[in-house]
Amino acid sequence: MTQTTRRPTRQRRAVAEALATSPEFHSAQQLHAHLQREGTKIGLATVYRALQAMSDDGDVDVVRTDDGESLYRSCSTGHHHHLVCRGCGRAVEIEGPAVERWATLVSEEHGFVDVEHTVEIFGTCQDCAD
Amino acid sequence: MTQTTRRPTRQRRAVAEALATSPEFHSAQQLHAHLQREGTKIGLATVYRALQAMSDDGDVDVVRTDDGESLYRSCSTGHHHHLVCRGCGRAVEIEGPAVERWATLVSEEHGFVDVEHTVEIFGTCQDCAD
DNA sequence: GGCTGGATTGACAACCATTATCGAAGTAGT
DNA sequence: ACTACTTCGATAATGGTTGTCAATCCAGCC
Repeated sequence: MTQTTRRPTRQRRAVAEALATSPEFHSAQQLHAHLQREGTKIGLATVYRALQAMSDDGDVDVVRTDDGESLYRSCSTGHHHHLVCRGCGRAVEIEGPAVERWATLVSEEHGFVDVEHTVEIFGTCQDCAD
Repeated sequence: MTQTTRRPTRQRRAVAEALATSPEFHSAQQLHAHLQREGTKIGLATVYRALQAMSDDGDVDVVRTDDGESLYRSCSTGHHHHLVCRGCGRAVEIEGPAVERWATLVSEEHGFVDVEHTVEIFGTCQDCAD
């Protein structure tokens, strides 16, 4: 991947901070709008670049909605999945060692290598259920 | 939803047949190109419409790639997941009762209702690994 | 301080899968 | 054949995302 030097610029810090202060998933466009509102001068392309860089480094989780939009969320390191509320976007990080084992096992059984898996659970949380 | 009458036209049958004769995931564009090559006169928009209708009826499975493309595949009825090859698109239908139970359990624990989950495993199959 | 080269930015255009539009054509039921 | 309605398809529009490239910033060095 030719890990070039990555400079912590004002813009990148702004994006990282915006993500860090919210437990919900947000789109790149939402983040961009939010930052502009806060007075941060930053271009849309830069937001995308920052998010992609963070995603490559494993610092954020990415989820794709049904309509093809990418949503980002700050991520405590380590492999995990999400239980996401359709209503408010709130997400709970979940783990399932058994699922991990199962995925690996099934893949091997069929001779697949270099496997990745995605597990996302979507639902409506208690607050949004009323 | 107003389920209107759905007419089995030449075009819709062509799409359904093209899907039925292949165990792989294909994009709408691939299907369109393939049908044209076969001599079937069909518009791109129609392919999309047909796929969407079949998807609504639960006759095909849909998977979204990392770059936001939708892939379609004929579907034996019932709930299941997929082990998909990144190289050739070949897919193996897999089941994991334990995963289903786990998903339900986790959702309930956090008070989520009306839950759905997606589990997809991507890898490289033996033939494509060389 | 001032130089210099590479990383970074941002305004804007390009991309591309998908969706909407709308007049034309097909199809069931009478 | 008539009619009412669905479906088709060429094309334009949509919209999130990525590419372009000149201007700008920054770190290290003189």
